[in-house]
Order: sequence, then C-alpha cells, then structure tokens
Amino acid sequence: MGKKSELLPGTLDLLILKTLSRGSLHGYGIAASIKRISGDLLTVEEGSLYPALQRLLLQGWVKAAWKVTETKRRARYYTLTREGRKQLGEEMSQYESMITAIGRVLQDA
Amino acid sequence: MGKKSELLPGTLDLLILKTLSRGSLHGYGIAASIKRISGDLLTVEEGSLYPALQRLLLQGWVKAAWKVTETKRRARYYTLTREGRKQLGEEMSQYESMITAIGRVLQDA
DNA sequence: ATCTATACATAGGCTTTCTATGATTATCGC
DNA sequence: GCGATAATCATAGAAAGCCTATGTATAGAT
Repeated sequence: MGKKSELLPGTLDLLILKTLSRGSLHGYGIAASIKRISGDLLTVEEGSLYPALQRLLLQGWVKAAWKVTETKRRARYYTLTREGRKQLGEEMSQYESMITAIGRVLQDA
Repeated sequence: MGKKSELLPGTLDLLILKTLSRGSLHGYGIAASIKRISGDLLTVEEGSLYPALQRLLLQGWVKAAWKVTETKRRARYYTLTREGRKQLGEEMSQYESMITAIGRVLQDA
C-alpha cells in the first residue's frame, strides 16, 4: 500500500541546515539530533541523509572535513558555509509562509 | 536549477480532502478555492490536481458525478465519502504532529 | 568471538509534482 | 458573427525527493 514518508517531503534540506546552524556535526549526528529534538517524531533515513548532504555540498551550502570522533571513529564533519546560512534564512521564511498558507486552508469554517 | 514546488509536497491530498469537506466541488473549483483561501500562496497545477483526484477516487475517499455548473458547463463534481472523511481526520492529525515536530527542530536555541 | 551501535555510501525503485500539450465550450467585446 | 478569454477535463513524460536494501568498516560490550 505504500508507507508514508517519515518526513514532510521538501523539508529535509531545511532541517539539516538548521541543525548545522547550531554547530558542526557528522552525518550520523545530524540524524540523531533531528530525531532527538523532534521527540522521535522525525526519522531521517541514511538513504535520504547522505544523498542530501551530497546535494548540499554541491551547492556550496555546507563543507565537510574528515575527523575523528570522541569515540575514536572516523567521521565527516559538516559545517554551514556563509552561503548556507543565507540559504537557511530563505528556506525558513519560505517554509513559514507555506505553513501559514496551508493553515488557512486547513482551518475550520 | 529547478524551481521550487508551488506546494509543500505531500500536502496536496490533505488540501483537497479538506476543501471538499466544506462541500462538493468540481476540480477547477477545488484549485480556485485553495488558491483563494490561501491568499494566492498555494497554486495547484492542473497536472497535479487531476492525477491526485484519480488517486483519491481509486482509494474511495471521494466519489464523482458529472453535472452542469451554474454557468452551463459540464463538470465533474467531487464529494467526500465517509471513508474520505475518516482519512481526512487521520491526515490532519499526522500533519499537525509533523508540523509540531518540525517546529521543534526549527526553533532557535 | 560475536553482537550492537556508530559511521559512510550507493543503487534502484516508487511516489508525487510539474511542464507541456490537447480538447471542448460558454461568454464577452467588437 | 467572430475571435479572445476563461472555464473545464485529461494525459504523457520528465524531474525531484525519499525510501528500501545493501555493502563496508570498526569500537566497545558481553
């Protein structure tokens, strides 16, 4: 029957950019952070996350560097670029106006 | 570069079901209603709308009947079924919990 | 030793939405 | 009457986005 997405489609980039705006993180950490902060309601699957990060890299909104985690594992840390910060602002305001518009349609009466 | 969608992807069915919950409408009218109520922020393209209506028909959430409009044109009027009303309720609460969860991630701090 | 959790990555598929196109007909301005 | 515009339905094909499944590797716990 086709399960529903774990996310609202179209919001993944925004969620990642916002998460990185709080500080650099590796991919696994981004997913964990989104899951935790959302109260377990949002799950970013690895098959969605890594391609998304590639897109963000390509567009220059994040940059990446290999490092070693506190737990001694190699991981790629992503950092928001200046462009990425700008993009985040734009996506935030677009998102908010979308949500407002949808809210109007969904409200009773 | 790929323009952004006119909608938040994944919300179209919900918008249509909600619109029909206010009364039967034909396709063109559904699109017009969503556009108007959203303050012109949401535009449902015909190439999105009609396939979506086919899906809703297939799933039994709406039914359709040909009629003549006030302006003497033939049009297919869609009506929410009982199942459709149930589905609307489910999608509403899913949507709201998604939005809440996303809001947590997007809020500062 | 084996299992679990951490960590990255890609391929293939499905669903949804968009663009483009096409057809029909009522109404309005000229 | 004629041409333009708006109303109305519909489909095909492409593009995008997310998921499932899979593969690799290693640190730490049992």
